Amino acid sequence: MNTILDVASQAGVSAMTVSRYFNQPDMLAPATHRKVRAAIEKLKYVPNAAARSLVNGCTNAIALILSDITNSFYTTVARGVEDRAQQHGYALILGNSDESLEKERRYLDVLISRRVDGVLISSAPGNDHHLDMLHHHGIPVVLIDRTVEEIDTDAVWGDTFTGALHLTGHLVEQGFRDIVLVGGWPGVSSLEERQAGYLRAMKEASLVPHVYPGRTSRQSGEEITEQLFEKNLLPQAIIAANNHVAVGVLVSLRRHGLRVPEDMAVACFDDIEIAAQINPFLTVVAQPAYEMGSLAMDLLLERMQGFDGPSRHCALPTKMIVRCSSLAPGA
Amino acid sequence: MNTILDVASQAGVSAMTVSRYFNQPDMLAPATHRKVRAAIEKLKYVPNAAARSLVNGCTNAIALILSDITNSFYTTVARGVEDRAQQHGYALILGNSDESLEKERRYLDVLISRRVDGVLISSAPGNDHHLDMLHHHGIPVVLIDRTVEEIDTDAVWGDTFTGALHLTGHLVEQGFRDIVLVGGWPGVSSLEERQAGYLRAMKEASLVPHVYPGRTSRQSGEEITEQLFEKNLLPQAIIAANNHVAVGVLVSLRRHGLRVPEDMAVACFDDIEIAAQINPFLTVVAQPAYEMGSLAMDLLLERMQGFDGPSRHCALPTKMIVRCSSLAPGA
DNA sequence: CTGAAAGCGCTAACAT
DNA sequence: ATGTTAGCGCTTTCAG
Repeated sequence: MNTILDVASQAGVSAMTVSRYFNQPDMLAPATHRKVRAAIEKLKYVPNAAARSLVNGCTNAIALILSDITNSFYTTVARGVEDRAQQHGYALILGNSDESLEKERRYLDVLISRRVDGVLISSAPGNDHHLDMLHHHGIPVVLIDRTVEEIDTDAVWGDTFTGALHLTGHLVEQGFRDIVLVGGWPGVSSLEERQAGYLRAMKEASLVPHVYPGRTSRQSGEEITEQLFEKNLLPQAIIAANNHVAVGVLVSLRRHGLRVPEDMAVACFDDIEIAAQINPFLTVVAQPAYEMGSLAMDLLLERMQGFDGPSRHCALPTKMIVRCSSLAPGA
Repeated sequence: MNTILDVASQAGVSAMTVSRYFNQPDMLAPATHRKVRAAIEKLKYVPNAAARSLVNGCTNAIALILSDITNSFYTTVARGVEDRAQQHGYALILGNSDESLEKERRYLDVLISRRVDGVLISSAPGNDHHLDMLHHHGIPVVLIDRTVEEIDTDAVWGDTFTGALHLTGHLVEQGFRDIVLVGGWPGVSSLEERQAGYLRAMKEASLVPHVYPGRTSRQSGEEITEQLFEKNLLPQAIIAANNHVAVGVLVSLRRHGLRVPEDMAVACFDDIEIAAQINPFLTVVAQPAYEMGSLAMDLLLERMQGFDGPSRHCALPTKMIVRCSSLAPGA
């Protein structure tokens, strides 16, 4: 592997001149520039980023930690982040934490070791103060989708509280009275907000709320719905805490031969765009996932460029998309 | 930011002893071990990976370049890669190339500069010989999903040729005679294979094939289908080159009021699992995406560990999943 | 078992 | 406009 010295001697100049070719090209005499250029091409030289970051203290790398890239919501967030990162010359390191604080902590350790310039994270429930480590090492952080108790830093999330208000209101309008919330996990701020919005709306409609907490997985949605069947607690409408939970609910309902929305109304948070394109069926509160990613990256960029103001909190507006699954049987 | 020297002086030992604490802990006397440990914790010291890689020549980072993480097929591939990478202590750098050779080339440059230990790539159509750069710099590469002409290296892909044979055969069995292939992009090996399988099956059935090439996007599928309407070339069955194309086809058909499969049969390559769970509708040839990712990572790991044998080519079996969209009207 | 010296590849700061 | 020196934080090598 060629080094800057190889290029220097090949071009008959000093290492500094080669370094300047990359960093301050205007400083070189045209003839020198050409000589260096020729040497670089001949040797196919590419500067070593590790050596560079060792001296200038930044790595031009950022990291995105989320629970599971496989959830289309996070996929889109990731795309928003990556596009912006790429535009600004940052490499993106990706990590799936699977809602495990333990895994998340291990990742953060690696990221600190790599001295990434910034971190975007949708943190697992609970607060270990493991995020403090980033702060201690001077690595800026932007929270995505979820805030974390006691952690005051930049954050971007979807205003699902309002979304929950609208969604619950919509179901009430459709004439449903027994509306339940499935999934929703204590400690995850975004889910707690959905729950709060649901509770508020139910109260305002003078209806009795029922929350069945669980993980945000398809499996969890399925299990909870199965239990509703077992315990004979089937409501008129189910709000799923996220898209995957909704899928589990639908799978369970289908297994029992219930039709949606004829026999049961269903709606959820987070759109599943591709499914909606194939068949506009599921009513959802959609979040602007791509914008969430790119905005979070923008906030991070500002921090990495030295912005030192108070932390910023951006609640992005959500959008309720009414499709078939939530309509009143008679509609 | 504390360095190894800070820890050393804090612990009253030399830097080498601290280094050994991390790299050859058994070599330290128990008492020394404890002293170092205390110093590290007190200072919250985390070794600098850049400095380390500068001397030992490896970064413990690998990269995954694919066209668009937003396609659920690639998302799942990425998850397979990341899980395996994580298990082996490698950080994963992610890049979306959007089928642009230019963007891909820029990424590779960055990766070479970062001296990643290996690259997994689903390369854009065309061969710039830009992949040669990786080889020149001694960075092992594993191709995912697509092979590249003239590039002889490890590769993992889905056997969609056989998949196309089966899928076309299935449609023929259902009684369709006018079956067309929509999408499929010259230069993308995986799509060429699908086309080859389709052509072979049509020939064997003594049917006349029709291929309408295009990009592998929803938009492309939509446009091509619109043209079929305009030119009055509507067939009895449409095979879409991938999942996104299929979505475009379905959108277009719906716009024109055609029902699937009553008025038109549709099938495609690559499953859309979440949509299938909501409503098992679309007949597909599914590829083992997660395994593709983890297997590719395994091959890469072997290379990074020094394996120097001839290049390995793994064609993973695909699975046809017959759902409603491809059934004969009378069925 | 522990330490000192040298160097990985690059650039900031100071010459010339 | 270009070169020299020193050092970024760590580990390899060789001594002790």
